[in-house]
This record gives sequence, C-alpha cells and structure tokens, in this order.
Amino acid sequence: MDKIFLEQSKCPIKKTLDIIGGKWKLRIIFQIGSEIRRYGELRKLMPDISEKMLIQELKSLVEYGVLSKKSYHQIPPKVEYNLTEKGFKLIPIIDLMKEFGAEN
Amino acid sequence: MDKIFLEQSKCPIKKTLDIIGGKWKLRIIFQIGSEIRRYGELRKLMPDISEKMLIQELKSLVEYGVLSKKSYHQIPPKVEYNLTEKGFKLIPIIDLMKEFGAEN
DNA sequence: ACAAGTACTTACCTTTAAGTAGGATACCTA
DNA sequence: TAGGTATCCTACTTAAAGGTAAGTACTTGT
Repeated sequence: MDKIFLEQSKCPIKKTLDIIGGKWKLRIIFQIGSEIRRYGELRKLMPDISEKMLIQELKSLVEYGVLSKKSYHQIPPKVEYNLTEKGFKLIPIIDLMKEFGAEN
Repeated sequence: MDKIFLEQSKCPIKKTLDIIGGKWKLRIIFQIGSEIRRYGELRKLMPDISEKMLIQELKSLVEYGVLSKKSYHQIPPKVEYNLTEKGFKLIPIIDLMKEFGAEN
C-alpha cells in the first residue's frame, strides 16, 4: 500500500483483515496449526466459543482458502480441518501477535 | 498461549486484538510509521475514515500506549502523534499482513 | 457578518459481529 | 421411548463497531 491516497478497496492490510478479522479466526487458525483437527476437538480446545461462531468462522476460513475441510460420508458425521498452504502463511503473523500480547 | 484449555482472558492473541482490532487501527499505525504526524495529515492520508473514527482510534491507541500524543498550547490547535517503542513492535506484524494481503 | 485554519465532542442512527436457544440429520444401544 | 455420537442450521436477540451531522473553541482575514 502506498501511503499516498490509496483507496481502501486496494489496501492489502484491509484485504488481510477481511480474511482474518473478528474475534475468533486467528485463534481458530492457531489451534489448528500444523495438525488435522476435528470439529469436536476444536470445541474442546476453545470452550469459550459458541457452536454457531465456530462453525461460521470455520466455514468462512474454508471459503477464503485458508482452511481445507475434509468430510467423511458416515454417521456420526466426521469432518476434518487443516491449514492450506495459504493458511500457513498466516502463522508468522499469529506468532508475532502472540509474542506482542505476551509482552505488552 | 498453551493450546490446552487456556482461558480466553489469558490469551495473548486476544490481548493483541484488544489493542489493534477493528477496521482502522492497523492502518493508522501504518500511516504514521516512523514519522511524526498531525491529525490533519492523517485525514489527508486516509480520506476514507470519518473524523469521529480517526479521533476515537487515535485516542484508544494513545491509551494503550501504542501512540504518543503531543499537544501544543496554541490556536489553531496543534497535535502530533508518533509511535511509541511499544507501537514500533507492531510494525513487523503490519508488514507481514501487508505482504499476505498483496499476495492473496 | 462570514470564512479559514486546526482538532475535537456529542447525539443519534446504521451496520456488523457475536451470542442464545431451539432445532436438524442418521444410526446405535439400553 | 430415551440417550448417545458428531456436526451443523435457523430465527431471533444482544452487543459492539462504525458512520452521519451538527456542534465547540479561538484567532485572523475579508
């Protein structure tokens, strides 16, 4: 982003915030990390998030290509989530934010 | 943050988001960068932000110790903002986000 | 009088994000 | 029947964030 009159529609920071903004997304990404996680696992790791929000945010992250979702055709349902290559690019951001939050 | 049952009140990512979350803060920090900026300067650099939001977010960032505000006792009013040492620690985060947004 | 400069405040409204509660699917077991 | 498994949806409500418009202060110039 050039600091001179760049329209907000072209701002890469805005673009990133569109993808990962909000209360829960970065924490979801962090909890998945390099693992393959199931829905119920995430629920246990993040007891404070509502079902509705977890599902909503997982879905959004899948749509943005940050997460990959693998569904198994079975009952009870089985779904697995993992970071895509694109998702992994967010890890350094998360690490820096974790560090900043721990120190400040 | 340990990935096991850490209360959200202790989550460093949450703590960082408390400080810099929202639509405008990171972009304000970016526009100030290593400079000393006046209110009116920021308005020109960020024509899309409302006066109310700019002032509100500047104030918040000052309260969180990310920005330093210097007021001159004069008319017309003159106020300058610059990043604190703490604020500078956010620059690598912003850079990474800029990069991510530009590529994705 | 009005306009310009600079930086802010306030009341109210609109939009967005998050939360609550109830419900759904299909199969199995007691 | 009830309860369990696992994942998800929907309607509605609440909370939070962002926006709009009008106003403030003081000085100087037209």
